[in-house]
Order: sequence, then structure tokens, then C-alpha cells
Amino acid sequence: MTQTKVTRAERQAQTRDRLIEVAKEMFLRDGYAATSLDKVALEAGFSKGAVYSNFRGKEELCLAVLDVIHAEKVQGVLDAFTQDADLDTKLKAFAAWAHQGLGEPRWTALEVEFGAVARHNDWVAAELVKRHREIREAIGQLVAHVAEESGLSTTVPVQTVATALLSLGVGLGALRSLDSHVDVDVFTDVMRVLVRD
Amino acid sequence: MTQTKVTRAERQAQTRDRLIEVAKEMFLRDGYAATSLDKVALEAGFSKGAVYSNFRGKEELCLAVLDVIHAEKVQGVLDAFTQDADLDTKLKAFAAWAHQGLGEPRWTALEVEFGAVARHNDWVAAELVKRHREIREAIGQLVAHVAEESGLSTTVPVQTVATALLSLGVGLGALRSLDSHVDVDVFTDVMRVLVRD
DNA sequence: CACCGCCAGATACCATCGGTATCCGGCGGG
DNA sequence: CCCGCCGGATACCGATGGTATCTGGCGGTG
Repeated sequence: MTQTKVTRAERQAQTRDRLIEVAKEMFLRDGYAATSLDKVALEAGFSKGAVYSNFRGKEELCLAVLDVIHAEKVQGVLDAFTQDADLDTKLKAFAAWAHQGLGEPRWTALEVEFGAVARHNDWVAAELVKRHREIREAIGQLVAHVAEESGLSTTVPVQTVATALLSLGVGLGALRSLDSHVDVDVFTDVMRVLVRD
Repeated sequence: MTQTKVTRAERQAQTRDRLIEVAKEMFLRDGYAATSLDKVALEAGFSKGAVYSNFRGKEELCLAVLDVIHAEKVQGVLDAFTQDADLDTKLKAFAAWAHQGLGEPRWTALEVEFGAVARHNDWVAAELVKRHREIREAIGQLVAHVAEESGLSTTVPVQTVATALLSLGVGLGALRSLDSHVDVDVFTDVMRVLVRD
């Protein structure tokens, strides 16, 4: 039985999580600019005041949302490559994941739209850059690990591969969010070329 | 001596061109959302009414701006590859152009930010997709031409190369507009890998 | 156990923006 | 020469992000 014995801090944490959850859905579906704080708060069952009492503003809310999304993405990549199988199986698993990842949800679209916002606020820009560097670092380590494990070498430095894959993913996703005819397999095709030797 | 003998249509065309010119500068410098039509009109020496009498709205103004930018970009690429020299010289010329193209101006940032806007307006989305397809087509033909001329074959289909290069350029530019430490050379590195055999 | 300070969240309000409706003044055809 | 037409100006609206202020109930204290 869940006691109604919840401290104020716990209540606030619940409010915060619910706001992030609702905001994530709306940001991904409608984009950053088209999602108003009023609508997020209302959909979550609160008023705009709740948002401003949990986040410094719209940007900080979006950063919190991006943190959740990034964690999900990292987990997805790890799941694909962690299984005990040969490289081709792993690449296929990753390709399948990338397919549904670059397919419908508009993650990269949100990422780049928010990037435009960040350019007007040094603090937001710094926070976003920090996250991007972590992601590139993670990709680089993963690529290095996979390459070594499979006895392959990359055609260019690992850091270049990481930057290329992140850029390609972001760009491809952004293009695809407009034109679903853009071929998703381009991503894995390029990836194979970069790690082949 | 330039006669003041200008028809009304000519005057309006001048107004339109001036608005596009000013809007291009402000969109690239501050981004789409952060550029208000009031400021554009004022900076151009007109009022907001002039904007709405020349364009259906902010989106159409931005499409006109993108047309100008696209034309400049295409010309830049052609200039790099049209010169009569060996492949490596051409690639170096292109690399130099890409360096200053992906470096400071925030073209790709504008492109992806406007892409987010386009998702809420079918007509705008269609117009943008049309332009993207033309660009990919142009890149594809150029790559095919260069490869054939140099007796090389691409490691993946030409259309894939074109999509990869456009996506990579867009993504890399978007990332770089936030974090200038992201390596520009990634673009040409990947390009070399894709056309080498 | 009663009381009161404090804080999460609500409410009211403001500036700015894209967009629309309406108006004005000078060009150009009759 | 004159009047209709249209490019551009002006006034206004609804929505949005952000700020200031208020309030009611939780939780530490005597």
C-alpha cells in the first residue's frame, strides 16, 4: 500500500518528472517553438507557475527533456552492440535500431531546432555543447571497442568517425523529418565504409 | 545618369530584393525565430506592411532567402570543381571552400531551424523538400562527373554519396554553429573515403 | 498539539511577435 | 488633367515567454 506519506520534496520531484514526460512528448511531436509552456502545464495537470517553479525557463525544461532522450538513445546503441555475436549481427541489430530511431520520432529535429535557440544564450549553449561532447566521446569509445574486438581498423581516426557519425545522424534525421523518402540506410552504409579496412 | 523613370513594378522588385537581402543577413546572423519581421522591415527602411505586400508571410520570405543562399552555394561548389586541374587540386579547392562555408556563416543552422517550421505547414514543407531534392540531385551529378573524369568509382551508389554528403554537411554545420571546436575536416575526410576505390 | 514561517504552485500582468484589416498617397492609363 | 488602383503605412488582435505577487497547506518548533 503506498502511503500518502510523501514529503514536499518528493511531491515536487513527481511534478518535475511529470512535466518532463509531457514536455518530451510534445517537443518531439510538435517541435520546440510550437510547444507552449501553457499547453505543457495544462496537459500535465498544472499551471504555468509549476513550470517556472521547477525550471528556470523553457530552455532548462528542454535540456531536462534532452537528457532523458539521450539516455534512451545511448541505451539503445549499447543494447545493439552488447549482445555476444559477430560484427555483422551487431551491425544488423544497430541498423534495425537506427531504422526505427531515425524513422519516425523527430529527435534530431528537436536537437537542431533547440540548437538554434541555444545560440542566443551562452549558458544554454554551454550545456548543450557539454552533452554533445559526451555523446561524441561515447560513440568514439564504442567504435574503438567494436573495431578492436573485430580486429578491424577504421579508415580515419576514431574521433573523426565519431564526429562524422553524429553529424550524419543529426543531418539525416533532420532531412528525413521533412522528406521521408530520404534513404535511412545511408547511415549504416557510410558506417560500414568508415570501419572497413 | 540613372533616370528616376522606374515603373511601379520595378520599384516593388527593388523593395523585394532589399527585404530579401536584409532578411538573409539577419536570418543567418540571429536565426529564424529570433529575427522579427518588424526588425527586418525597419532595417531595410520599410514597415512591416511592405513585407506582407511582397511575401505571404515569414515562411515565404525565408524560402526566398534560402533560394539566394542555395544559388550561392551551388556556384561555390562549381567554382571549386570546374577549374582544369587534377582531382587532388579540386578536392583541395573544395576543402578550402567548405572550410569557410561550414566555418562561420550559419547556413545549415538556418536550414534545419526552418525545417522545424516547415513541419507545421504542408506547403512550406513541400517547397523545402523540392529544393533539397534539387540539391541532392546536383551533388549526385557532380560526384558522378568528377568520379568518371578521374577514373574512380564510388564505394557506394552515387545517390547514397549525395545524400550522405548533404546530411553530413547539414549536421556538421549545425553542430559547429554551437561548438566551433568540432573539426571541419571531417567533411572532406569522409568525402575522400566515399569516392576512393 | 497548536501555531506560524515557508515554499510549490496559481493567478495576474507585461512586452513582443506574426498576422490581419484598414487606410493613404502617388503613379499611370484614359 | 484627373481618378482609380495598388504598394506600403498604421492600428490592432491573439498567442507566447517571462515576471511579480499571492495563497494554502506542509512541517519544524515551543
